[in-house]
Amino acid sequence: MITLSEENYLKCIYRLWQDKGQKITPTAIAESLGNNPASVVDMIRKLTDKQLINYDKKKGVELTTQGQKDATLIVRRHRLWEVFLLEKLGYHWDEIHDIAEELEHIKDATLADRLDKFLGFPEYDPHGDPIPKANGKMAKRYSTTLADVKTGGQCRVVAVKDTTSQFLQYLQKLGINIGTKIQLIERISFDNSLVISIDGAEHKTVSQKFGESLLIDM
Amino acid sequence: MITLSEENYLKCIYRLWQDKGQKITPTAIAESLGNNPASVVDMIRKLTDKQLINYDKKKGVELTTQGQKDATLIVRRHRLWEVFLLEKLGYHWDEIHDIAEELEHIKDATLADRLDKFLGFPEYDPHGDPIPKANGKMAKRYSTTLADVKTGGQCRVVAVKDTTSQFLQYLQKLGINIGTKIQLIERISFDNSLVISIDGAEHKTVSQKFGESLLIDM
DNA sequence: AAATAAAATTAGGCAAGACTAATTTTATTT
DNA sequence: AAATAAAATTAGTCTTGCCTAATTTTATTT
Ligand SMILES: [Mn+2]
Ligand SMILES: [Mn+2]
Ligand SMILES: [Mn+2]
Ligand SMILES: [Mn+2]
Repeated sequence: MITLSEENYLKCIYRLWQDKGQKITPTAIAESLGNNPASVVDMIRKLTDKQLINYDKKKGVELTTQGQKDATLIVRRHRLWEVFLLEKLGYHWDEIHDIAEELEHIKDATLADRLDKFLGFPEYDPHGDPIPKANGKMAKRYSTTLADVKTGGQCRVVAVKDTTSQFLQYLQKLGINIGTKIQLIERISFDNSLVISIDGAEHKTVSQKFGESLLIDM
Repeated sequence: MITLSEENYLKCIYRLWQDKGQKITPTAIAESLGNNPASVVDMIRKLTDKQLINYDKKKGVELTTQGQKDATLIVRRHRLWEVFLLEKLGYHWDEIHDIAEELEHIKDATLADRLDKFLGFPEYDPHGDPIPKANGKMAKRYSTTLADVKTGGQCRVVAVKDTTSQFLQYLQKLGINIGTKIQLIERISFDNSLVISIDGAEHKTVSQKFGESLLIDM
């Protein structure tokens, strides 16, 4: 049996792996979860014993085939619950992440599949992240951010990389949603701030960090 | 903050209180949860410190006003989730209890109320137990069992007192659901077995324990 | 009332999952 | 290459929630 904490670590490792494709270190995991590196080292031992990860000083942490499967299923449950909370219960997109963070740990052989069917087999969650299918496959993940757009370029928001309520509420305030069209008017060379036009409206300036948190399709 | 274990104890105490109205002892709690009495004594201390229960050698365990409120909310969540699992996800009534046992611990200020609304404010859960309203009030709880019916009497199943899948699957096999009409043909004085007719069909014999597990309305 | 049985409690222990502080290893500068 | 900084690891501690075994208290028989 895999515990709640183990599941959270697994999901975290999975995300780091997808996000960066880089070496996954204890420090990176600790930072991402807000835990102490010493605790991470403990958990690395546990997950290694359970054959869900491999750890090598040189290569860092890697998911085993089983670890990948388990992680994918947790992500599937998380994103399906997010769709449920938004579409069926009427939550806003900045409220659902934390609740899904708990719901994702409910274990039942058929729950995810039933929920998937009930929701009409959605491809993406409310933040634009692809929902893994029962077989582990999933739709395209976008990786280009608003910060990658060249000056003058036009793009469409397809996902958010940051799901904190601070960021999502800021987007709300700016009138940005999945699907919103944005034009990059100017890049301020001093600090890479971005001057943008949202749905053709008047110009607004946002930070580089902001730009790197919005995934777009050109 | 109240932990998952504390919530389970609280709900257990609440059920014992409703079921019997009798003195609630550490042994009774231990039995009901399948835990050791020593563990129960530990938890009694914790819940007392948090002012959710009072414990007196003479009177046994009693819920404080806050304890009652908390317990009622947990029960509310449990029963609402059961309705969801059955009606929206298509589970059978013998599969939902264990999943709801986990879902009931998801904490969010508005979740229960949103779920309630989404489900159309159901009065009873799939086992015939009344669902506490947001204000703590709830519909009538039935207390007469099939074992209380007098010979020759006709009654209607309104709830099950036992929600184990063994019992529920047995009911399924016998064709008994909430709403099913049962006539008590004969009571075997040797062991209080009951000869019954289900929806007017041929006679079947069931045990006293069975009779005491079915709540009915005359 | 004594003897016995049952229930409650205490004492001590264990595993999970976190922490801090100290140490060791590895990487980066100078 | 040595010095320094950063990262990883170890050692030891804490809380929660459970356990077993021993003891004490309470209830039931004889
Ligand atoms: Mn989680
Ligand atoms: Mn999401
Ligand atoms: Mn529970
Ligand atoms: Mn129920």
